[in-house]
Amino acid sequence: MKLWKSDKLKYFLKNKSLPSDVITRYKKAREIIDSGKNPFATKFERKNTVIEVIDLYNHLKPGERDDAKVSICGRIFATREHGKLTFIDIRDQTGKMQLYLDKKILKGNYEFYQSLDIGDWIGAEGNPIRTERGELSLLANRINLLTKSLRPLPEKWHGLKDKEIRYRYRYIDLISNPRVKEVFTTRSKIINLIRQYLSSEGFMEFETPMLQPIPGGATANPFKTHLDTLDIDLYLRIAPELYLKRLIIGGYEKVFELNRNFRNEGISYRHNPEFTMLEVYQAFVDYRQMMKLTQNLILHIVDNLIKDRKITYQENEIDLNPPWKEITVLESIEKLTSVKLSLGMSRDEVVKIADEMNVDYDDRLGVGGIINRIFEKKVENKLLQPTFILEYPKEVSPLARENPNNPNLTDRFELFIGGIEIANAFSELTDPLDQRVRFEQQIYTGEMETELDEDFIRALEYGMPPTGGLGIGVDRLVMIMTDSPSIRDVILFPYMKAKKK
RNA sequence: GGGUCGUUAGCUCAGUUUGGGAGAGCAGCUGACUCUUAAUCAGCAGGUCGCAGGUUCGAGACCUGCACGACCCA
Repeated sequence: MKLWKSDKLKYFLKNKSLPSDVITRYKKAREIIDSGKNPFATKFERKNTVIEVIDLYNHLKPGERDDAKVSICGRIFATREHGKLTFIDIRDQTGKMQLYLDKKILKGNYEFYQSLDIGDWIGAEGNPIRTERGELSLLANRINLLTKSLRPLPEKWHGLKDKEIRYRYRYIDLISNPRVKEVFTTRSKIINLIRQYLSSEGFMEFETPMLQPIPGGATANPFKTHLDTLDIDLYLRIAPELYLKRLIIGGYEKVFELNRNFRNEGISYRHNPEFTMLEVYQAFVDYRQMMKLTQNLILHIVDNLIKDRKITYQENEIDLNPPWKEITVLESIEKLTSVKLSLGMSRDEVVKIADEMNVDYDDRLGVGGIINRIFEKKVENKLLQPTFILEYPKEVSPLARENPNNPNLTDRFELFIGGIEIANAFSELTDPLDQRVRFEQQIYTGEMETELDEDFIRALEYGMPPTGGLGIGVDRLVMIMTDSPSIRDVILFPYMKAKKK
């Protein structure tokens, strides 16, 4: 506390051009120190959470008081002074409780307690009481200031609306907007339910490299970084896929990884540079089994979380009751745009149709790639009800096994809900020679900018059993489950440009 | 990358139409009040109007550029 009594405080307050409210609070803290108290306490022996007090004493009738001593902690978020009475609302993680301060009871301490600010953390001890107006409260006989808050919180009624402040200073958002806290609580539960379900199905979770010499397992621009001690470039992973497959080759039969991927690409309502991905691999099964797993996993989450398989996403009713629709890429295009395409068409024919439909495409793309673009642009966001899309062109599926009946297709599906891609899965390609050619193709077309991953091919040469693989975009799943319009609403600290001073 | 909109007190927002005095509510400070809960009442204080330039006798407002954000498009 010496610091607070030194000139440091004076200089700080003078040179920082702080809002007047902040200066007032710094001075208050200083006065508290001068009076021999510590505005930054080390701990408080809490006997009860707010919800416990409510559960135990909710039976009290208006005006009735219990002699039991309870103590709770929390942050002050409203105060109402009323002469020789003061009402203080505090909140802990479990709920809110009103403190009832009576000058007759608190005597000399009343003024100090009354001077506490919105935002302060306190511990309070007293008796449960229901006020005459009917609110279960704590009739305080002692209050400890735990941490002095030196900045004012957003307005109590309108809350914090400015999205920039909400995302940049998420802690204020969490304090100010209860709904935001609910969303992230739900997110945490979803993560937990995913692990719980996969674990109960016999899957094991592993961590594979985030720093990779050759980024693979997806088509995306990687972030580049550098390992100083060896003076070599490394990449942040764009997917864990190639490493998890090595685990299958190594003899694990059911594996998964739930963690961050990094893609150096656009930022939008469904893209953040770092995002959370679930990848699952199971030996001896094909993509059909992955479909069942996907559906069961999502229903496990829904049934344990929302307990209603009919949900609303952005004003659209979505029915998650199985069976979920199955339709091929080409069928879905025909159904939703009335344009009939086939992989047997010439590139010129497909190009002409894409141009007519106003769909842009990279010149390096072939028939399959352009058809996929048409699907992405014209179909995806219309797939509101849970829908498995099947029969993806081989050209856009470099890690998926070729369909035995049609060499232009792969045994792959994607799941869409609410118009957003949630899952992507396929029967994994196990043929090392085929995999080599596919990688070469990707490098040749410029789709993949790094070298061929010889080490992965070598692993395949040792033999990977037939395997089903699945990826789920966890942030997007959380968006659907929490009716959030943007990925920024389900990522606690979404990427924001640094503000220039 | 393009388009549209936004940035005014700690927070939520007026003020921009038609250029001239920077405002309200909440929060803060002072005072009154023994059942309030968006408490109430009286008073006070709080501003680099995002930043930089320009037009003008005069700019929060008009013009240009930039920063950050939101939404849409790519």
